[in-house]
Amino acid sequence: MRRVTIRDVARTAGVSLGTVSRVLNRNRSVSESIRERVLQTINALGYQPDAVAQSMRTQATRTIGIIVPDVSNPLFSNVVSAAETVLTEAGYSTLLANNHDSVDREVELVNMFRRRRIDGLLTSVSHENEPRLTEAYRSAGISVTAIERELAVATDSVGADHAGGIEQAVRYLIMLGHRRIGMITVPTAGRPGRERVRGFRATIAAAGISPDPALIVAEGYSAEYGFSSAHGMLSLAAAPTAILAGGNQMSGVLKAARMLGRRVPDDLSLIILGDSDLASLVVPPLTAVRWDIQEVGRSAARLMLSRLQVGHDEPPRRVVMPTELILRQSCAPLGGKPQGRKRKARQLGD
Amino acid sequence: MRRVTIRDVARTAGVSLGTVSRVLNRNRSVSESIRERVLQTINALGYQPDAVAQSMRTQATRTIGIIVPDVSNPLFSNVVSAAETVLTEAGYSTLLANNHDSVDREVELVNMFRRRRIDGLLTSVSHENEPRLTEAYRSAGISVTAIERELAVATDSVGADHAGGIEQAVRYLIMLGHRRIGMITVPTAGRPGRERVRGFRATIAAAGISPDPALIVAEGYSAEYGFSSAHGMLSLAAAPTAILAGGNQMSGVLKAARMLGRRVPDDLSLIILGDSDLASLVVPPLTAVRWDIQEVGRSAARLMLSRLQVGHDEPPRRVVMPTELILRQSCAPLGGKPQGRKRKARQLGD
DNA sequence: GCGGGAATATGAAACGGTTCCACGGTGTTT
DNA sequence: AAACACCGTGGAACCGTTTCATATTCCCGC
Repeated sequence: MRRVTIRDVARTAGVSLGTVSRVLNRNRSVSESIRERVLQTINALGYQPDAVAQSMRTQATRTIGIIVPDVSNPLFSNVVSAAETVLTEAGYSTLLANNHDSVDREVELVNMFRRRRIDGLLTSVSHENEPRLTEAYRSAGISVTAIERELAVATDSVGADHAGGIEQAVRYLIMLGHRRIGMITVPTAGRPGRERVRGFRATIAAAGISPDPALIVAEGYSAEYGFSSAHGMLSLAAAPTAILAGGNQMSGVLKAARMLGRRVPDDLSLIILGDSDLASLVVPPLTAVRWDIQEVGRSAARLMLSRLQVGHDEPPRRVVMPTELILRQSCAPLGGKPQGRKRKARQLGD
Repeated sequence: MRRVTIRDVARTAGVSLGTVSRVLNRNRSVSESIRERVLQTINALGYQPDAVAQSMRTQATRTIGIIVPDVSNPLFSNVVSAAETVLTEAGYSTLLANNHDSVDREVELVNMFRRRRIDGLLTSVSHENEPRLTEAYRSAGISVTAIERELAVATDSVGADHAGGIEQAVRYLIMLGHRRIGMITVPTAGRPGRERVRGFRATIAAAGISPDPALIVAEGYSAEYGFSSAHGMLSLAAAPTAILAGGNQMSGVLKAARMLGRRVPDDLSLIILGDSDLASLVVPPLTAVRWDIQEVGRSAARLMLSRLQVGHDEPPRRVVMPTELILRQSCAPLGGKPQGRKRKARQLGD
C-alpha cells in the first residue's frame, strides 16, 4: 500500500508530472480539458501532495513554531490557542514547545526548529538577556515575534500595557484614600514585571507619595511567593492597606490575609493583575486589571503572517494590548465604609 | 548567506558526502582520523542537518500531531503540556491543533497532518462516531492514540476512570444520607460523559435508590449549562440534596445555588468532577473527584512512542488513570449538622 | 502552404539528505 | 605468489515535489 505520488497521477492521466503540478498550483497555461482530466484522476486516486517534498523544493514549510515557558499555564494556553487558530486558518501549522524556564532546553528547541526550517517563531523567551539564547535566535535566521518579552533579535512584538494597567489600579486605590499600597508581581527580568514596577513607581510618585521599597516585591511567580510576600508586608509596622498581586500570587495573598485576620475589603483592598474565573468566583470577587489575552495570541500570529509577506527588512512593529480595570468587591475606601453589599459579599460570591 | 549543507562539509573536509552522513549517523566503518576531521569541519562550519531533507529520504518526520478541542481549556492544556514534554525528550516535535468541536475543521486537520507525514497522532476527537472523522483518521494510515475518547481507529487509548470516580463520590454522598443526588456533566456522546452516567446509574442502583431521570443531565459543557440545569433541578418539587457537576459547569451551579438561597453545604452538598485551583479556593472549598491529568498526557505520549517502536500490528493498549475523592467542605450529612468548621467555612475559604 | 508567435506540454534538474553498491587497498590464507 | 575476504570510501540512486528551459501544437495572416 504505497502512497500515491504525483507521478502516479501523471501516468494515470497520461500527462507529464509538470502538468499535474501546474494544475495543482493553479498556474494558468493548462488547457481546460487536461485540467479536468487531471483533477478527476487526483480525486479517483485520492492523491494528496506530500508536504515534506513540497517544503524540500520550495524551501518553505508553512510551519510556525511557538515557544512558551509552559502551556499548562492559562496565561500561555490562551495565547497559544488563539495563535494556533489564526495560523491554521491561514494554512500554517503550529509546532509547540515548552521551555520550562530552562535556557539549555530553549537553545535546543530553537536549534531543532531551525533544523526543521520553520518559517517563523513566536516566543515568550525564558530569559530576555541570556546571550546564549539571543545568539541561538539570531543564528537561526528566522523571523521572531516576541510575546510579552523584549528581545533584541525579535522583529515584532506583542504585549499588554502593564504599566498602564497598574496606573489605573493605583490611581483608583489612591482615589479611595489609600497611601500605603503594596505590589507583588513577577521578576523584573521579564517585561511584565518590569513594566508593572515602572508603572507602579511612576504613579505613586505622581501622587506625591514617597515610595517604600518594602512594598514592591517582584521576585517570584508562585502562590507560595505571594503568600510569603504578603505575610511579610502585612506584618510590617507600616503595613499596606491595599495590595496588587499577580494572578498566581493572589491565592497566596488571600491565604496570608486570612491567616493574619485581615478582612477583604474592610481591612485590606486587593486588586488582581490578570482577570480569571477564579478572580470573579472567589469571595469577595476581586477587582482586576484585565486585558484580552487571546487577542495577544491573535496579534502575534497576525504580525507573523504579515511579516512573512513583507519580508525581514521592514521595520519592526509592536502591538500594545490595552488594559482595563474591572471593578468588583475587593476594594474599599480607606477608613470609610466598605463599598458594595458587605453582607452578601461575605457569602458565596457574586 | 546560503545554508551550509552536507556537501559543503564533505568538500571542506575533503571526503565524500556518504562519509559525512556516516559520521553523523554513528555508522561505524569510518576511520577514527576521518571521523575526527569531519566532526571538526562540522563544528567549524556550524553545519546542522536539514530535517526536511532527512524526512524526505527516511520517510519519517519525528513529529507527532496532537488534536484537542481547545488548548485554552485547562483540561487539555495540561494534557498537551505533559505530552509535549515527554515527546520532546524523546526527540520528537509536536504539531498542535484545535478542532474547536468542528467536524469539518478536524477532517481538514487530519488531512493536513497526513500530508505532513506525521509519525503519530494523539487525538481527543470532537465526535467519536462521526463517519467522516473515523474515515479521515482511518485513511490517513497513521498510528492514533485516543485521549479520553473511544475511537474505532485508535490503536491505543488513555482516559481517567470516570465511572470509578463517580462511584466513590456517589457512595460518599449516600453514606452521608443523601438519596436524591443530581449530576450535571458533559454529553454522553463522549467517553467522559458516558462513563460518568454509567457509573452514576450503576452506583445509584446498587444502593437500591430508584433513579430519577430529571436528576441526570448530560448535554452541555458550559457554565451557563451548569446554571440552567442546576436551577431547573433545584426548582423541582423533589429537588436534589446533593449535586455532582463538571469543572466548567460547577461555577454555574454555584450561581444557581446562591440565587435560590441554598447554602453549601448546609442545604446542598456539592462535588466537582475534576479538581482545580478554583475548587479549593472557592467558598466553601469543594470536595472533588480528582485524577492526574498531566499523567494522562504523559501516558498518551509514552503509548505513542512505544507504538512507534513495536509497529502498528501489536494489540491495542489502554491506560486507565485512577481517580480519587478529595474531601473538602462542600458536603454535609443530610439533615444533620454540616461537617467541618461552619463559621470559618463561610469566610474567605480555606 | 508556410512562417511566426502564443499557448501548452514535456523532461530534466534541483532541493539536501541516506543508503546501497562497487571498487581499491590491506591483510590473511593456501 | 595468487586467491580471497574484508574494510573503508566514493559515487550514484532515490525520496516527491516545483520550476525552468525546451519542445510541440495550434492558430493566424499573408
